[in-house]
Amino acid sequence: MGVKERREREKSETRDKILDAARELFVSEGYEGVSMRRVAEKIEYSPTAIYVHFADKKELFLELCHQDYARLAEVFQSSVMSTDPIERLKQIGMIYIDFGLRNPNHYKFMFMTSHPAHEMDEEDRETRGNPEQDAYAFLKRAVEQAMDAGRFREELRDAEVISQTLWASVHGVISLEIAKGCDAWVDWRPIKDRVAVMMDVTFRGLERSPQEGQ
Amino acid sequence: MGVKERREREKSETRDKILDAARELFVSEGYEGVSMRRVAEKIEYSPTAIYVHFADKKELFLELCHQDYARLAEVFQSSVMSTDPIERLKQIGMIYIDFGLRNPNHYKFMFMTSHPAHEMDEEDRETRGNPEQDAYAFLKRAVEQAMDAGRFREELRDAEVISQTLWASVHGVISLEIAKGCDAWVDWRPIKDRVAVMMDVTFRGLERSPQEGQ
DNA sequence: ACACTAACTTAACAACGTTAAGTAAACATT
DNA sequence: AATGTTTACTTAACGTTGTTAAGTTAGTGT
Repeated sequence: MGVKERREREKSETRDKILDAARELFVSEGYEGVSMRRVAEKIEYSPTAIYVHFADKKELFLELCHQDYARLAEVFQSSVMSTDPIERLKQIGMIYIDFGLRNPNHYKFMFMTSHPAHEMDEEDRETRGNPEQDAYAFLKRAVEQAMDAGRFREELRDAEVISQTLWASVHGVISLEIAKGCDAWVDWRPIKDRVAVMMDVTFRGLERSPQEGQ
Repeated sequence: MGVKERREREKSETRDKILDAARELFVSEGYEGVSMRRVAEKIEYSPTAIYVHFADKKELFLELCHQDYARLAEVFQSSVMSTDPIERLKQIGMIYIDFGLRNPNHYKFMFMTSHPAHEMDEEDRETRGNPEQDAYAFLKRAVEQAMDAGRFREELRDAEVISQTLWASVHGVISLEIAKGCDAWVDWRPIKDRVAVMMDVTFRGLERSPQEGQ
């Protein structure tokens, strides 16, 4: 038949146009700053045309962030080169920080806002836990490798809680910077310094000290 | 004269009524969930009456958070009892975490959202840096005490960057919990555990180890 | 030739933050 | 005592928002 396929392709093309327009606005204006009407205007469609492709505003921007989340995992995959497991974790941390500081609006929407009642579809179930598509899973695997290599203190036996602590460390620095970095109330040290100290402190707190045998 | 004073008192009474109504709604619905009209309805005034007392929605809720920020400093002041500087810091951390988890909507608005262009008025300038009213200043003073007592590693010489790192640690755990704690994507460990590990890791990373002389 | 599907438009709804204009009562001034 | 001024508040309205209901219109299947 082929005609059905063409129609589907055409539909997903306008879907992509919507996503691209939304992304561009979103990057500079953030979620609250972008209206459905402006997205529509940008691609010269009527505002309601978007609702053919996405249930509502949230779903549209959630799709955007879903893409970024997968891209982050890809960057992990392709950039984390070191064979030393602790070095790998540090690289993951730095890439994550770089992502957050470069894409503050995406970061805000992805990790600083709740999106309740987003039940998982089939695609999600495939993605989840897969280190190639799921950035958290990538982190967790690296934590497990470091743990297997006996690099963490003995008491720290749960890869999940270590991953979540590492995540919280970098997230703490980034999200404070994004939300309050321009606030003159606090005499902020340069973000680079805060990142460096946080990384140093966290890994010192996690790692088995050299003299302890494994 | 006295009449001027009475009028001022009356005005600040309705101002407080507005603040109380706003607080109650805000606690359960969050910033985006509360409208000026609902606040007005609650105190049986017209929506525009609020604008006599506050410039806009943001200023109203900023005032609310300003109150909470001062209250947090008071709780620090009255509850942090330990004489050991590291213990004091740990207590500060726990109180802060408790505050965030108990008041997620206030926490979101205070520390997970930007409020740009809020220039400081006279009252702000009094408050800032005063440990009795400024929670960050309280933290920083405790950090300085621990530093003076030689409790941190030698390399860590800047009280500001240590304060900011400590803040980021607890903020990381709390804000991830608030934003993503209900997200089934991650197999979250109990928040109590995550807090405990974060505190443990951070202080281990910061403290001078016992055998090192001061 | 005719019915159907589905992507898209037009028009409209209710709710939002906010402003302009008016009211009415308390106060100050002559 | 009469007049003007201040001020806390109301009514009405504006422009914008996300979203829905009701068309329209073109291409497809029969």
